Amino acid sequence: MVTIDNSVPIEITIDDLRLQSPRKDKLAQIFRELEFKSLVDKFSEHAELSKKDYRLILKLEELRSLIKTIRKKGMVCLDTETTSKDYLMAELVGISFCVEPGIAYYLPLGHIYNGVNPQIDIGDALGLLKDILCDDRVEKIGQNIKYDAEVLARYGIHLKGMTFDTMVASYVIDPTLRQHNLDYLAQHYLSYKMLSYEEVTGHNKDKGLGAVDMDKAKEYSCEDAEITLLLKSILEEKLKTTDNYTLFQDLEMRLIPVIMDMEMTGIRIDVDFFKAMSEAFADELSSIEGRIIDLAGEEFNINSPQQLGYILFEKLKLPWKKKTRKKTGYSTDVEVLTELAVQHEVPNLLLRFRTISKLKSTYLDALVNMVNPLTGRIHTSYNQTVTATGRLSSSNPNLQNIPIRTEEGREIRKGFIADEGHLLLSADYSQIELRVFAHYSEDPVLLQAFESGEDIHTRTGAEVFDLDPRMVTPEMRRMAKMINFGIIYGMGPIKLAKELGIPKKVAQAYLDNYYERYKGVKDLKEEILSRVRQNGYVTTLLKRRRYLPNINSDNGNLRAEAERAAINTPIQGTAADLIKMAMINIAERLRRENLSTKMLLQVHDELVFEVPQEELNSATRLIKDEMEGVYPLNIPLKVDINWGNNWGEAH
DNA sequence: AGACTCACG
DNA sequence: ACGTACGTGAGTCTC
Repeated sequence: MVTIDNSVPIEITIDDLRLQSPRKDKLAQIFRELEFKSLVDKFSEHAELSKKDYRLILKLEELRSLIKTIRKKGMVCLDTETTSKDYLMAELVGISFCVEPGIAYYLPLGHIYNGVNPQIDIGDALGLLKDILCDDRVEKIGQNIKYDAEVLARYGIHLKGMTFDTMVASYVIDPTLRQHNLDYLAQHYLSYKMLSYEEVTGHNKDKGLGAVDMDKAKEYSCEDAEITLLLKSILEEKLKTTDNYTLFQDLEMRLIPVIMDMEMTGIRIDVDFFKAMSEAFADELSSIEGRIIDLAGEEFNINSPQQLGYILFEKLKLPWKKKTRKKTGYSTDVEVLTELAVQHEVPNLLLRFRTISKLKSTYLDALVNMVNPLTGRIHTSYNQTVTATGRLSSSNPNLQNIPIRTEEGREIRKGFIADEGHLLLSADYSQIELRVFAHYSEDPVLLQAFESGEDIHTRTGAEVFDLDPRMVTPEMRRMAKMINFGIIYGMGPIKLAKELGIPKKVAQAYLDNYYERYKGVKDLKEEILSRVRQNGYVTTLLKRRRYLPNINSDNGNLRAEAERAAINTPIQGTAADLIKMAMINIAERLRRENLSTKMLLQVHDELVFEVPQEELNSATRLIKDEMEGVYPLNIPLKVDINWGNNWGEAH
């Protein structure tokens, strides 16, 4: 039942709406959320927010007194206001502080408008604040505190004692919550609607908070700090009830400064190399384009899937294989084009065009534009609160999807270079997900294969095709590799048949063979599924949770999706737990042993370092030991290390 | 803003 | 009848 306003309740059952299954499930979910929300609205209390004793700090004396209060409390919730969301460009506009609900302080530092009150000089203010900000005995609480710490670091303030990030806490409690931003969390956990940025800045939106009257900015900023503090106590309790406090405190919070250093260090690229490669690609693209348009007999935009569909399937009358996902047109993806390439030259040229065009625009041109003028390096952002499984993600630019699978793509990695006197070192976990899988399954054949250092795909080939490992051909190994990954992802016989180009029945036989030989795998899958059906969530090695509300859905498709995610998440998520732990330990040891080696990148199962040449031996040993020994499992973890002058050579 | 395509683990 | 393997981010086109 859904009630709108306080008027007559309208009773609608979902079945009245005659919707298709997937939509029906989605709607059911929205209905559940609405009902839940109205309950929260009814019962939640937020009396403390009505006090709103927010004070401006304009005099040195006031700041000194605030600092005393903070030191006495040993804790402060803070929020910086800046001119940009990008920490590399952001300039400080002000900082708000809150040590107890109801009272907060706003320290304006960069407000510029006609008739502005005199503010404390930013150098003087930071000089005084350093005492508490750089002291880890004073706990710092914040929402996405990595950002504040990065901005402050650019002002020479190295924030210490970051113990509670509400965004990260929310993510640990439920990684698939819609959003983890402050507005959403305030609404979700406190039923409180925050002042919006637009409301505060009004028509000055583009000029930023610095152009806003500081009394108004105070209301906005202090509210952020206060709400964050209120959220902290709620989230702290939740972390304990979900048995996730250790994961939060000892892993995710300790990872923040590590990630921060990686982002701020950045990685050097060879701009001239990228520019030259881009020009070569531009030439090739225009030549391919000319030939395609010649063969098509008319001008059209090759980058438009719509126009391309018309040319291929209506003008040239090539047989179309499938429609696009939303059925808005013909699919022209790589799978379709590869099939068509045997009977016509245009699809063949298109494949080449697509590859080159992708590499040029997404990597070569984009990366050159993202070199920071001050550092001369590329600085990515690692997001710690995005993925459903516990992995990091990388953006602006994404450095976790730099090409490697094709020859031209691999070339791009040569443009990521080490600084003078340094080498790039790459350390990657070998087969980490399969090893984690072996660990959980305790399957004797899998355990033995990893214990003895056998090639795991060859071993699987030997099992599935019932041969001596020495008789497994490269083709068989390729198929076995596909099966191994397919198992982790929950692939069915239809997809396997398609991928391997074999009849469905044969694919089914391979899978049957697999489960027959690896008994532990079948048991593990069943155990995971029975647990998730009961609990509604799956967990990783470090107790990270992922809820799967569709696991008992009436809709078969949604249920199957949830089941595959349930199988995959403990594997992918445990691998993520392990590498995060290793990152913390490596950073700690590099510092303790006074090495200048810098961790630069994380690519899910790989870490990239910039190593002074003379540290190569000690760094290699340290990194390998920490990664392989991060957490004893039922199988050994193996790390491959390579180095060179660039990322291409380090692979 | 959504759709399509494609880069990675 | 149709789709059918997990997890991401970005460039481009289209509306």
